[in-house]
Amino acid sequence: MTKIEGLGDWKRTQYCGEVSDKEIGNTVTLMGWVRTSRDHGGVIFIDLWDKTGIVQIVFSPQVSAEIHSRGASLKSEFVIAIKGNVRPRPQGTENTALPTGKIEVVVDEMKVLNESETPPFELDEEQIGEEVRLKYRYIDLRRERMQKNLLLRHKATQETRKFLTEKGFLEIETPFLARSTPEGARDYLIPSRLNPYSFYALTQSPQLFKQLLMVGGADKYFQLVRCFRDEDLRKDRQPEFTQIDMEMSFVEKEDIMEISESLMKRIFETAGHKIKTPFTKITYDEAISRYGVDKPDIRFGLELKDITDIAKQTDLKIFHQVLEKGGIVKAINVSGGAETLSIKVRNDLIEYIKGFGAGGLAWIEVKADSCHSPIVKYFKEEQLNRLKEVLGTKAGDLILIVADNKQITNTALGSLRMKLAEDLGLLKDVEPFSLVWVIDFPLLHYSMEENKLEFAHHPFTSPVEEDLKYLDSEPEKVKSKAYDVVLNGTEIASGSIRLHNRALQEQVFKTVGLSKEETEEKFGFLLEALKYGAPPHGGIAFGFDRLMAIMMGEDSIRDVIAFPKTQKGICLTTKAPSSVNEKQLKELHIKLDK
RNA sequence: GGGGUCGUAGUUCAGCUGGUUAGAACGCCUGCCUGUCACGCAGGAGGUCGCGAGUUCGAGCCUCGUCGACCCCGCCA
Repeated sequence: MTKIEGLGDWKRTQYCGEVSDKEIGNTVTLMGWVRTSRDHGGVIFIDLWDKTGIVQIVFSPQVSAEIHSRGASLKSEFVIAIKGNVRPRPQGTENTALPTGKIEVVVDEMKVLNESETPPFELDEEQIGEEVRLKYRYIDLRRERMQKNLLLRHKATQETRKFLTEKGFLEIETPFLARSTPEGARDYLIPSRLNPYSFYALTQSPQLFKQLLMVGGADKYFQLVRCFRDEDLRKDRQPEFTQIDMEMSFVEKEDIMEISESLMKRIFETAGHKIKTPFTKITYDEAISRYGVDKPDIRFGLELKDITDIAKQTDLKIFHQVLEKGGIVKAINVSGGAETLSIKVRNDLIEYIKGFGAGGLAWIEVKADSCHSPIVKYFKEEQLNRLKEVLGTKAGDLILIVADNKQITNTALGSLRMKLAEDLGLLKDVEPFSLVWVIDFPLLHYSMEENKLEFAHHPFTSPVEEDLKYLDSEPEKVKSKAYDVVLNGTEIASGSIRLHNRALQEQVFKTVGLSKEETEEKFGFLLEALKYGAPPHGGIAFGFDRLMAIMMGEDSIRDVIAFPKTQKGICLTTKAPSSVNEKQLKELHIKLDK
């Protein structure tokens, strides 16, 4: 049995990764974890690890037989403290791969502070299944990748606080336990013990509170804040996630954009990355038209082209069926695709596209002086020529065509575009980080399922003044003062100039069919606040986890969160959520329906 | 709510057309080794093939169900 000892009067003199040749000759006290040991029978080398790195410590029989044999008994991830002498490594045994590779520490005394079971996975192994990693997250966190991610995340949060403070922002906390509001995502509900049959909702975002702070004269607010949404999860969506939330008074959207760009610049600098500012701006309409999505990755081509006019003139029945229902036909041109995309791959793409509700995907191979495709016989020479012209094809290209209603066509082809970029390696030689503003969003959009108008952004977004005249007649034509930041095809921020005029806010509510009574019941407190000197204001919120993940080259936000949840919302480390006992339920007046 | 991929030793994986005793690497254990840093050498232990049914003379492999992880659609103002 290993004897476990207390620290006693031992004090750490420096971190493992900080021992350098400046300390040669000094006695140091180090503490950390046993990473790997190399036992040569005589001399024993151990890599001692802490968050700063690794230093080689040496157990030599020349010091004493006792310390040598105690060194031999150490196992992986034991926690130890050592006192020893720093000396240069013998000539020829330096390790240039290690920052501390010029020196080593000869152990004179050691305390074993704690033992460890053999870890369930190797800490220097890259490819470990996520399930095991999350179950033993505290061990996973000792690995270099997670250490790096957490450190960078820390630096980014600190830089954010520093930067916004310099700019005159106040960090103000807002409640998590809040009122459930009808719009938006599903709420996480918290029963109130003191108020039987009533529930709080965990905030989906501090949206309303930050607006109230503006009415309260805060002028410039920010918060690194947790948000909660009870929706299905993805690799970039966790039930609780972090936003950099900001709001400013007496500003227009250009002011928000400018401060956002500066903030992004500073954050990327913490990771040693330079980004281009100002960001490229693209309107919502243009994004949909050229990329099919409102979060375009503009680092590569493969742009969507509307070929509805050409399709109209062909004899292809499917096209005409789609057109009669008011649909559209769009296409992309895959350079060299006739060769690189086999028939089998094309069939896979068809399956992929069907996942978005599209009926199918047609293809046309472009040859030097002809076109090859099952549907080419329905095209006249002139139509094929126009098609080639619109898409800018050359011999060996492959045209991919989707015909469906506007939304499905754009979404399907836009997603296909991203998939092809990935599959064909189009993202290899592009700039690593491309930030884009998407602007001029519509204020409202029509929901087919709900059969009514809905808010495209959120209910407090200000319409563009010039479009107010359409609010009653053609509400879908009204543009809003909303803006998104898109990073490499992922939405990382969203914001808007808000409505601060009560009458206009009420008019907007009316447009989506909310009655005065309903709005009073649901948002009465905000409408009330707008009565009392609400300044013009606007803001933005950055999805901090997404930003961090992309900046660190991680595929999932789970890898930039210390304790993330699985796709079913389970914490594998703590086994939350769990059942609770009868007493707890009774206090909350809850009966389970099981 | 729906579609898909995966689940075999502690870990990462292989396991052919259903056929003898389920393999490899790393890790782990024992021994040897005084300059390694992916130390080396010799030996060894380690398996509910996620779980449950079914088909079959026989199932890691086929079928159905179920559980879990992941990816996607819907959803996420």
